[in-house]
Amino acid sequence: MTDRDLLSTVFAALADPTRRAILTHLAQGPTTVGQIAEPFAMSRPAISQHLRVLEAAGLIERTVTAQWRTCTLRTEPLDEIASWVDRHRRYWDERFDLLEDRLRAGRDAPTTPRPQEENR
Amino acid sequence: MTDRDLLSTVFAALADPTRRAILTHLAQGPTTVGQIAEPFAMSRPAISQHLRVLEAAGLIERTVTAQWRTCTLRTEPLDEIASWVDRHRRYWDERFDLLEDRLRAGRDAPTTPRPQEENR
DNA sequence: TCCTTAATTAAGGAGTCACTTACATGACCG
DNA sequence: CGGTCATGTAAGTGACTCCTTAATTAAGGA
Repeated sequence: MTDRDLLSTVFAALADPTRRAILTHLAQGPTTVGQIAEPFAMSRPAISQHLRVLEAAGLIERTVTAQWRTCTLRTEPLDEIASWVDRHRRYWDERFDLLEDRLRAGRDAPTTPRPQEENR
Repeated sequence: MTDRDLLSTVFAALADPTRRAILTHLAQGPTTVGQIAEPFAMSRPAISQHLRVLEAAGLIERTVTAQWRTCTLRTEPLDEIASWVDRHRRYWDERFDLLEDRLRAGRDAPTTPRPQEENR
């Protein structure tokens, strides 16, 4: 999918260990592409492409100073990720409380499938 | 990459809107594959494959009851995601405090690249 | 002006991903 | 036992990902 929603783009950007390592490095402060590339056994263009993915996801910002491109971490997308994840962890807890309530009320467990509601 | 680390696998699993929708649905309680598939304009095998990805990432668990496969949400991988994300949000805050300290101390901003340290 | 440094763009290849249709498995039900 | 329901497996396809090398842009210094 070339034209993805923001959340998918950010998750996909974070799904690569090289890109996560770049972000970890960047968390210590803005640096140039050369300094980012140094620890990796990978060509510069490869790093450039990773940076483009990170930029497209809004996870970094690039500013041009003479021939150097300074990359700076942006955390807003991480907030969105955290929000989605927390929301789903909470849903589960609520569900679990609900299940406990029902068990306490003596109804049968909702884990049993109700197949007749299918296929409509 | 066929043999990925856990974090990459989970992020990749979450990078698809269909799979996130499945998890959202599953947050309301365990259900069968048929019920999961119902809202999607997509073939059953496609859903099966998404479920396999989610299972490989540890985000769901499948139990067999007669001819029904009941899928249950597992939140442990979400905890790992949240941990990584929070760690990086915090790093940034610390970095920012550091930057402010330096600015207050009158040194020049560390945003300026130091290219001579490159290329060793 | 020429060379070096910093980085990007271009083009291509191997592998993976997200689907599809067709077929297989396996449980229940008349 | 045969049919149907719930799901999975197989095989194929187009698009995308991650990397490569080669060429390009663009700034600064001798």
